[in-house]
Amino acid sequence: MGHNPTIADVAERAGVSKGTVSAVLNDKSSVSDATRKRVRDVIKAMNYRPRASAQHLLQGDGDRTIGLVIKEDDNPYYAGVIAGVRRVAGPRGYVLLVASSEGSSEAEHRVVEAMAAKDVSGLIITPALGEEADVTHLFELKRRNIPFVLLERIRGIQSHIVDIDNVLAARDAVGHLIERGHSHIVHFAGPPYSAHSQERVEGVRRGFSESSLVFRDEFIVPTGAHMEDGYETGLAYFRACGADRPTAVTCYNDLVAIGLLRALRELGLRVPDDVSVVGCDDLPLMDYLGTPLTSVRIPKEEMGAAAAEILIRHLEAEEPPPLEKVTLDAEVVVRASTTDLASADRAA
Amino acid sequence: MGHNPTIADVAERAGVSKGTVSAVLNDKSSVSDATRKRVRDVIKAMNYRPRASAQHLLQGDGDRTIGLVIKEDDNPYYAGVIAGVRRVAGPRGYVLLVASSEGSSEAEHRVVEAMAAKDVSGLIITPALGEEADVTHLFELKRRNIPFVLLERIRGIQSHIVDIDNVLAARDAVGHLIERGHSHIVHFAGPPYSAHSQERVEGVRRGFSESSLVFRDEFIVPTGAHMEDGYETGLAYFRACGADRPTAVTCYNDLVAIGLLRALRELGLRVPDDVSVVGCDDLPLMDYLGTPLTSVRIPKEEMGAAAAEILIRHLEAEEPPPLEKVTLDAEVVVRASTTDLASADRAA
DNA sequence: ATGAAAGCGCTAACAA
DNA sequence: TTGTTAGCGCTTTCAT
Repeated sequence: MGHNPTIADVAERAGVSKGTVSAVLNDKSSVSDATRKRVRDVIKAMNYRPRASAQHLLQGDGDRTIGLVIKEDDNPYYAGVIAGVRRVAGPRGYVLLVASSEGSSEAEHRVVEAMAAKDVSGLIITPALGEEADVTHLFELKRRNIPFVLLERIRGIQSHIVDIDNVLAARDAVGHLIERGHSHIVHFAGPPYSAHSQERVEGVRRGFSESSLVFRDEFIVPTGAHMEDGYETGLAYFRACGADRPTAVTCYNDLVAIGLLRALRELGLRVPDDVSVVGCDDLPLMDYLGTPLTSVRIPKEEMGAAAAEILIRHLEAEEPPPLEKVTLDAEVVVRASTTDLASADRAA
Repeated sequence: MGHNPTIADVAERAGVSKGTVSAVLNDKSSVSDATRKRVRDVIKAMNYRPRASAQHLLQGDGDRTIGLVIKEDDNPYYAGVIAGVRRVAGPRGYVLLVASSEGSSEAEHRVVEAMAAKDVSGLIITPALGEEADVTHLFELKRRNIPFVLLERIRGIQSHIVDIDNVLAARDAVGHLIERGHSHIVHFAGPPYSAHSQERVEGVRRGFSESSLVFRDEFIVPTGAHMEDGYETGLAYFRACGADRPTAVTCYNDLVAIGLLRALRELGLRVPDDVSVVGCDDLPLMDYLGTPLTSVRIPKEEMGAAAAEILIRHLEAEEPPPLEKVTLDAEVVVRASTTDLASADRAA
């Protein structure tokens, strides 16, 4: 048969009424053992499964759910954000559902639609930057009056936003290096699907322009967001650059930095003696590495928490509250992977 | 007012019929601009939001969703499992929704209920071991005929299962050490909410019993599943043990091992010279550490993929297929964190 | 362009 | 114990 069996199909086949089947389904005591068994058998035989969406339509209120859309399952960065969301959403009785777009705008579209179809109360989204800037699903959410908070600024869409100042973050990273006497600095840039990535590149530019150093396009090395990316790009780059080797690298994120660290190690270059490395995100892991990594601290938990606060406030408001824009600050956390070139010279 | 506004409320307030409101909602062209505007205004004013569950009840078929319940958001182990699930579920048109129980049986209950209420097609669950062995939600799933696959064996419940042989895994880890001449080995054990944890302890026992060494209860050191746990326990343990220091530690998982590594580093103990360390899971990260970590490879992706295969097969079968039990193998991956005691002696 | 009515799959209230 | 009826919030004919 074509479609899935309904309660009516079961009722008919079992020779009882829909009401009786429903009673069986809900374990009511008012059904005779004989009927119950018969109905159960039919249910099993037909592989019948009640549609939760039709059951009572109970969800209307009893069901608080927040959908969170991230971009990479394997980046501990999101674990931080998730923890923040959970910290505020949990106590308020919201269940958290997470889905990843893996950086694909199209996948994001599907995932958001699915969550909307599932009737989540609201969404928190880290939007992927599509070539085609496909944000139709976001407009769809607005049309359907499903509240959402964005975790990255995206043009052409009005919404709640919680973001950090990536330009400043990257500028500070570069600034930190320049202060310590570095003049040959390159940036291992993130993936194109990330607004953060682009903003951080801009921040690097800014860092240069605020110093006496002159920026050159080659300082930006396209890399990615994963350890592998940092590793492979690192290997290739430092093999190729020969004598004209940079004294420092700022990375799109910590994962890339970890990859780069490995590449440098394998190439026999020492960190920070030969090359200083600074990451971004400040993952908990950073303190655990052999040479703890200097990184720009992104307030991941705070971001998640703030987003959840705003979303829930919106959800529970009688009328739609005004749009909120929150920008959190990043800050360089100095560890062992960056050295002061001046004092190093002095020492030598 | 008490309950959420319905389409009828909107219709009434706007002085039109439900049908018209519905038309506006769905952007039909058959509505006059004037009416449309009026309806839209009322919708906004009432903060009305259509219930997706009632809209067409369309989900019935068009909506393929797999819910995955994990136990720790911040453990890259699950990233592997997720990748495996996604690899097979994605191409088949299933959207993946992930939720974490954070090791709490009660939270797992809530999360599973929520997913069931959302009408996910099926579930893959890493069950938390509750004190009270609360598996009522799993029975609930069976009653409602919602297929699921377990990623950890759990007693008292019949279901599809994909698991690994943890006893063997831990035994091999210990065996590896014993082969290399270690005789004082301890195990940093995992959290009580994990069956894997208990099985691995059992495996350690087994490793001893298969050698000439005699096992003692103190060899099992309760630790946890996170880096912090490994770090703190490591610090405390190695500070306390004085001269009677173990030459090797097997860890519940890689995260714990990473924490332990840090502790040893801070205590001035060298790995593997002073202490050999072996982890478990074989996270991608292991290759990136300063001293790459010997670990027991758990086939994470394969587990996820196998679970997804079984689940989807069940979902798409006309009648319920027989229960499947898959057990995958683990295998020690030797890296730099374990040394051969015999040859070390020789060298000395 | 709009309204009235039927129907989606289910539960609940009431008879029988 | 069971069947019948109404109704949940929405969409979709079909008149008008």
